[in-house]
Amino acid sequence: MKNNKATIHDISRSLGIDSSTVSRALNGSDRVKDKTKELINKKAEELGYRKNIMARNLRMNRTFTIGVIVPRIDRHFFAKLIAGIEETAFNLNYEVIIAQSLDSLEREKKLLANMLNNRVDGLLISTTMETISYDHFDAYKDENSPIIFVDRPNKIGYNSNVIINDQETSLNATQHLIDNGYKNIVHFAGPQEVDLYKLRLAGYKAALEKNGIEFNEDYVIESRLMQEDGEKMAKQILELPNVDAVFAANDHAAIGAMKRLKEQGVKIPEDIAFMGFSDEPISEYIEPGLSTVKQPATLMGKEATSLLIGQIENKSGDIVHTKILDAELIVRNSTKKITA
Amino acid sequence: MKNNKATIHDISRSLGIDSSTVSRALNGSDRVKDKTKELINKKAEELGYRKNIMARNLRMNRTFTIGVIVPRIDRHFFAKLIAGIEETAFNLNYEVIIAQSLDSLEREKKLLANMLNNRVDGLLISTTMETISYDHFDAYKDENSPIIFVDRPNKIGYNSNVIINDQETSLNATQHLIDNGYKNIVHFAGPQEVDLYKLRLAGYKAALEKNGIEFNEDYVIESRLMQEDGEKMAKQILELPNVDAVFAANDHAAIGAMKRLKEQGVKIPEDIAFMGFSDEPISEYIEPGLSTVKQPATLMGKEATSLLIGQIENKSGDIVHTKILDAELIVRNSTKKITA
DNA sequence: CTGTTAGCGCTTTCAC
DNA sequence: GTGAAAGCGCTAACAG
Repeated sequence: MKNNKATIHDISRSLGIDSSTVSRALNGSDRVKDKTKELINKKAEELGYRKNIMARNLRMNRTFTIGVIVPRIDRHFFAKLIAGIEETAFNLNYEVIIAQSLDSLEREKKLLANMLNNRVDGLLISTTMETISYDHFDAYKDENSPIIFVDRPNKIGYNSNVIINDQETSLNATQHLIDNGYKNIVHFAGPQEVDLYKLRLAGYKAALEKNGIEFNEDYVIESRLMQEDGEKMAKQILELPNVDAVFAANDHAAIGAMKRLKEQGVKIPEDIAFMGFSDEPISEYIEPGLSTVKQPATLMGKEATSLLIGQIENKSGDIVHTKILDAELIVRNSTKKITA
Repeated sequence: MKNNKATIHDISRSLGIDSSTVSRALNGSDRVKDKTKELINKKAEELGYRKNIMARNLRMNRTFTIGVIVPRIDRHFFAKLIAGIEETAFNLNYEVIIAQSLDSLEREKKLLANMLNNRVDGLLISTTMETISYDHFDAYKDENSPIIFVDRPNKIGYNSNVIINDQETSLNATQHLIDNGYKNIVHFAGPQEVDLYKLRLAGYKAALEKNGIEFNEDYVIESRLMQEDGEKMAKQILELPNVDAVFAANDHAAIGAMKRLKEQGVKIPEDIAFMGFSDEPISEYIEPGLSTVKQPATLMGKEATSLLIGQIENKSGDIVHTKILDAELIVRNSTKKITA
């Protein structure tokens, strides 16, 4: 049991060199003679010295740690996102501490306070769907700790966003259906309080307009994006006349709807073409007829992280910056693979 | 810009109460008069005081943080595992810092050093498949920081393991095939350097023996668990006479094999029954004929975390402890759902 | 119940 | 190129 208590002072003492010099040497300062450095490094190794990060943190008032808050770690999109975050953070020598809000606003607030307490150098967050107001982020204005909203953007003034181009992507996806001869396209919409679902609806509308197809309000079915919602939606579709395609803003409900339709003997995709935003890999398998719009989750994580660390490390100037990435349109039963 | 610099000394000064008392009050010590506490708490709020965790960490020589190292965060099993870890850690007021080894031993070593440097109070790790020797964990012997191996157990003396009962589970799974009339069962084995795959093979053998079925070496096909391996395996199966079922130690190769077999016009599951360990949800969809053995990933995360924090918080006595959880046998095309 | 005192291990002026 | 000295903000004996 070495107890691993070697400090710079132990090195200092056993070498007769002041601890400040030891500190400098260990940090690679060029204000220390190479010979001395060598000596110090050797002794450090010999004593099994390991820098006490806690002391450094306190002294430097930084943690070299970024915080990440997502609704659920085990949702595929977020797992991918976090994988990207970790990779970039690792490369830039940052640690990442993660937490999940479980889609609860109350918990999000608590986690936010935790992160502040833990003095993370910056924060990446994907807010819950319950998060409509942003008062709880106000505390951040008083910190000099940057914050970036990923996937779920917002417009409070002091933060950055990393998102995909929802509207254009939706337009392209809908256009793809139209190009393939579909005209009566139902849109499975998400909750319209959430910006991104508003944009996806807007993209859908824009595509119709562009192609001279009349917009029909009845063809927009809004839901809370649960698989269970899909059942209801399936029923609604079957009651609508002439529906030949569906464009879904999210795959959860779409999967539910497809299951249900299948049970009712409606053949997919022969009868109805599906196209949807999709993060879970299962949707690629459950129904080959579902073409998908895929968010580049890992890339988003990487981009967000390097943006964040950039902001951390040069804390001057204008912080606000929104990064918009392209989503990928993956078309089934075809070799086409279009980038929006 | 409040700059948020309030310390206990600010509270102390503006109240004429010593900072040690302030500290005690803020920590809810019962050695402070309620009246004083109230005063202090009010003032703290007023000043926007937030405890400086870095100072506490340095002073207490603890971080209330656990480290997690997994091969890949975005592999479904690990995402689930981490979700469980985070939940329990949150409940017990610990932070969790994560890192992924990307299945590289070299990187695992680096991460391990990082974690030590960051003075995590304990560590949860699922080692890479390359991790055959455990020398790099030796540094831990000198710490008083517990370490728990999850899913990938090992036998070094100073650590705990949280695993499933691989052998018994494999026995049950194979038994299920036998019960359904299958006799010529191929085993897709994992790399036999890895303990758990050895155990799964052993379980398979045990089931055969128990049922008086002769073990046939040719029926064991070992692979590195890549989907690409599946192709090769598919070919091998087709060359074997009389194969009527497959029991796979891991779904990656199994999925590859099934795809391949399908392409060759071999109907599944009509012709060959599949059963496999499976962590990815896609396997539930890609082929309904694949019955699966499912590891309780989230539960494993929870159990491992509370075990770890237990060890952290009462650092005396015997640390070593192995927790064995039950896996679930999920049988397709049937309502049966057996717990191993 | 409250105050005094010391110090965790590092970084960082400021001298020389 | 190196040393002296101070201090980050907290907790924890120890006293009283």
